[in-house]
Amino acid sequence: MSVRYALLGLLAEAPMSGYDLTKRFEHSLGAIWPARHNQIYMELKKLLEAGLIAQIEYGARNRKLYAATGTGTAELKRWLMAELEPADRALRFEPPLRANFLWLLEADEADAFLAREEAFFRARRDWLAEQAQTLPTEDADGSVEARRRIAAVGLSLFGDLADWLTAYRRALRDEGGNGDSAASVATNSTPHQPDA
Amino acid sequence: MSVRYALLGLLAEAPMSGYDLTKRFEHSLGAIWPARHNQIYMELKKLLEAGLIAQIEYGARNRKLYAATGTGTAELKRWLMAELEPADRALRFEPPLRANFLWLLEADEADAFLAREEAFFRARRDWLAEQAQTLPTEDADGSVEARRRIAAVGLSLFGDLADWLTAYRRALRDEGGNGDSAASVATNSTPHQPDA
DNA sequence: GCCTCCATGTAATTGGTTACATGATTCT
DNA sequence: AGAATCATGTAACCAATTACATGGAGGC
Repeated sequence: MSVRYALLGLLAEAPMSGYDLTKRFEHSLGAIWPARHNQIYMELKKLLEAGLIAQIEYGARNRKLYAATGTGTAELKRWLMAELEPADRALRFEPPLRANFLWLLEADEADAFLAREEAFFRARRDWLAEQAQTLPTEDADGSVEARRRIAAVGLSLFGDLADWLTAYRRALRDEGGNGDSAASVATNSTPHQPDA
Repeated sequence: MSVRYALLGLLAEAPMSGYDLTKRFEHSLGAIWPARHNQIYMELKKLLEAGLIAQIEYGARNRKLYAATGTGTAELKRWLMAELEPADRALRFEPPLRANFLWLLEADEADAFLAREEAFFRARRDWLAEQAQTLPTEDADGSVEARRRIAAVGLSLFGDLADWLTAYRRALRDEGGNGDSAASVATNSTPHQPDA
């Protein structure tokens, strides 16, 4: 469902092809809501059938340009305002779920696992920061600004995750000697500084 | 998939019923990976058939107590260490996805939307903090500690989301008068302080 | 001629949600 | 006696992933 409306939103902003949309997901949106090319093409088909978007051009290499119709834009607005309480917003974060079961592993295995996860999310955060810096400064329609905001939230979420993993790791290390050390890592002890 | 392993992990910790597992999701795990009772019962059936868990008791009111088998625990370990690169960890965050299309709405509508979302996530964060405080101080098997860690990461992720929404809201307000204000909200200007 | 990137799709399967359905026990 | 909570499930549907599949255009 969300992918459907995400596509509609992007097409309300500017006409694009399935390929362009796929790239948009890869470079910014995907950080908070991933989608692959095949799902995108399938949803485009449905949106087209429902009259929420229209194909406005057929270019070289089979390229098909789509844009949101009036009905489509109206439907998107309706969705934004009326559909679902905030309580029902989809949220999924697998890394902490996995980390939750590390007590099953040997200390060194658990540490290696956490180190790997942490490095990845830290790198991902930096990648997003980079992406944001390479965005154009011109912003005719506000779409660049939107991407910047996605980058901003991605930055803080990935940063937090990485920090949490660091804290988890330290806690496991400190725990090593004694059997009980509950409550020692209830909070994130090295918060990342939001960039100044 | 993740739900399957989450259940296996909880049952490796201590024997529980489907009902107990459902409660665990409602009170802590659900913050990062939601699951409803029917999905839980379905996955339990599959785990049972696969020999990864076993029913160890049949109590009053049809209560069925399950525990992870040796094979189950081994499989969980394998999953933790071998399955999937960190890059493939499932991550989904719907709120920023919605916020991304606010430019379609009137200024007051957009503000109302953001205010509603922000209030919800702030409340959710506080609720998690409360939950964490009511956890027992005794922790025989480490499961309380695990719940505390989930609360910790939930706290920072929900806090960040709420802060991001605040920043978004302020940016839209500041923008009101002039047409362009790109780059003004690239970063989160009011980071929540991780509790001391 | 070969590789890479552009560009689009289908089919089968799994994961997850919504709606429906029911019975036992405890509390008031 | 009625309500709340405990407790477990099925069926239908929708969302998402994985695997499979193809062709055009431009650069080397």
